[in-house]
Amino acid sequence: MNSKRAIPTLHDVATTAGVSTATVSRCLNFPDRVSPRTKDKVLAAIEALGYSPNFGARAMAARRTNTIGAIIPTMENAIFARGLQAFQEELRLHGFTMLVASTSYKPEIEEEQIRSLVSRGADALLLIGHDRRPEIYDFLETQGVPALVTWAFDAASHRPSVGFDNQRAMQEMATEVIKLGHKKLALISAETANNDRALARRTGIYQAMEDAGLPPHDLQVVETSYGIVEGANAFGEIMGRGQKPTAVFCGNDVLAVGALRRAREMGISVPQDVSVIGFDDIELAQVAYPPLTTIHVPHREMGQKAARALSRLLLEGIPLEPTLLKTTLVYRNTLAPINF
Amino acid sequence: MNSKRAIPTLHDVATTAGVSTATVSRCLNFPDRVSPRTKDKVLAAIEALGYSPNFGARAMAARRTNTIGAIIPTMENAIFARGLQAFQEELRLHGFTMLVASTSYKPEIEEEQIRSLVSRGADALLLIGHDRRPEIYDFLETQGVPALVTWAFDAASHRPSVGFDNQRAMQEMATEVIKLGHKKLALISAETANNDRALARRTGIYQAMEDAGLPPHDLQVVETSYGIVEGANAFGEIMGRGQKPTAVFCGNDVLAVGALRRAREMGISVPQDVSVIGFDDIELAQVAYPPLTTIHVPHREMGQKAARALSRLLLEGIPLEPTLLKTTLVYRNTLAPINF
DNA sequence: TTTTAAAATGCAAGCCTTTACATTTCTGCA
DNA sequence: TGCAGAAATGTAAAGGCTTGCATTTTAAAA
Repeated sequence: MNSKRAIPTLHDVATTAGVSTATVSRCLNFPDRVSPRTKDKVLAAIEALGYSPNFGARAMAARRTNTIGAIIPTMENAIFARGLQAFQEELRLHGFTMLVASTSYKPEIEEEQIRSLVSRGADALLLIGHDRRPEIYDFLETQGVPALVTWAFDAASHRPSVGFDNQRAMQEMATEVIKLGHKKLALISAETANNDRALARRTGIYQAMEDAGLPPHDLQVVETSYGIVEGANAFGEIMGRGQKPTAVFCGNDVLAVGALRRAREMGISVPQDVSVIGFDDIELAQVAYPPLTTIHVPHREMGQKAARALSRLLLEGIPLEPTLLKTTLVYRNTLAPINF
Repeated sequence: MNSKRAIPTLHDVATTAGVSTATVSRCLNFPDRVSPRTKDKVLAAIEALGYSPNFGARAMAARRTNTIGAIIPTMENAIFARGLQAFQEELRLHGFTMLVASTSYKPEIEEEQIRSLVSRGADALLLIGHDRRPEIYDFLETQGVPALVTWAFDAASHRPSVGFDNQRAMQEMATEVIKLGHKKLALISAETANNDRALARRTGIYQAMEDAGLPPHDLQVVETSYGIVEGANAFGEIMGRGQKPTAVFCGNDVLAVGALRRAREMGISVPQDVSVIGFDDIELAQVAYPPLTTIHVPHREMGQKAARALSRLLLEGIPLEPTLLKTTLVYRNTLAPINF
């Protein structure tokens, strides 16, 4: 049977082309070090045999893979898509390939994915947020795999990161919201348990409240997992309680869109009856109705800078440097001053 | 330096545990074939050393990777996310890992990704749609990598697929739309050049028109790449022309949401002034305002069945079988009968 | 106990590529 | 034409793991 024919190897190509395996290898990796005539022969043989290099063997012999792993919480919504896209594009410019894995926001799965990507020979890793067991960082060190944290920035941490200040971003927004007269607030947050970003965002609101002299219990907090439906339910819960807030912060745009939807279903107008504020400024925020007031995160810039930092480290040995990016407040149509 | 210490290998583990490498290997791959006492020693050694198996070496020695590659057009929006998520979950149940790659709808990039995944040792591949050069199928055959096509179903093709009938789905919807009195139609389509699904969807509309005695030129077609902004622009273009349609079909929900947005900006009410119809029924469709009338595709079922088929093939040698899934029409608020 | 089969373990070959080093072939110049 | 040095090519080892087969240990049966 045709299908029983063995898969062609470098050796087969060499034999067919009448050269040594070393030459074929060089032909693939350093085309300039090979005479044009030889190159033609080799390429012809490769074509004829349908040869494809064995990545595993290659990785083992070369002791690197030109692959960088990215581990994100989820691919289900667009939150990480844009940044990752930019990351990948930039990586490609430097000759690296990206491998993605997702964790569903579960630390165990993240660990598993980290091991898996390391196992697969990732030359470096991109991780979201700082929060994880120290053993993991130890493991990465043992394995000699550098990791860059993104989507967060913590001046206190000695781990390098390319990100933004989640707390400050939220604090700025909260300060503005309070200035507009809002005193009763709510937050639909992601679970803060293993999520330093969610925690920082919440802290940002508390900080703004404190600065404005508002007592902390004027902020109702509901934690939920990310998702439109989850956002809707959380919003319903908040608005069904006794003390109704006039402004609802959301841990991200996806939750906010869910909130908007439920508001519509409940006959609550936004922003007349209640203001809704998102976080991230993904495409969804513009499409939402009404268009969502949110905090813009420079996703593309973040991905690009992360990729650049990692390439430089791997290619030129330039150490990773902490990089702080700026977020901006985007006013669209879901935030209004309070009516007296 | 700590970081200079060599990465631990199977051999190191064996030495530390005082057994042979074969035993360590078995400990990892067939825990049952090893005595409990030995297993404990080995696991302790692994833990102590921070050992992680080298995937490349493993793949080379075992001649399989338990990895299945999935190549999708884009990760930027949710179109493929749901199906892929289900695919991955099901795969995991059978002990396989998924590797994703995206192509930006470019055939060259798709080829590159196919080669890359094959190179990386994917035991099988999941591909979207049938349309690609025969050389690629030849290559896959040479390499002994089975491929399953999804998101499309073509009874005429001898390539196995798990998907739905794009043409028939769109035709059903178009028939309904025409029944509601719509005669002047438009379609915002993806580029049909390398996209059999987009082509089939368009054909479906033409077919419905023909059945209803409508001339083909009553359908205005605009091709564009997928994206909210692109959808908005296409809609603007269509509504800016002389002959305004009363119903606008969209190649997918993302384009439809873009259309909805532009309609709002142009002061055109949906569905009073014009009906808008999506395709896919992703979460976005429910969140859109007004909620989008669209065609529901059983994404999760598709992903799950594809995974199951591939696992069965790889694990038990059961050949892939063509599987046709059903789509359904979802009536929400963007389709209305024509006003006389 | 001894015997025998089963279970556990070890040995060593083989998987495919890269690369340091050795060797051969060119090239240009005296 | 001969030679030095550069360019091209070849040789062979190494890289980490799995697995068929051989050997040892263990458990069960006699």
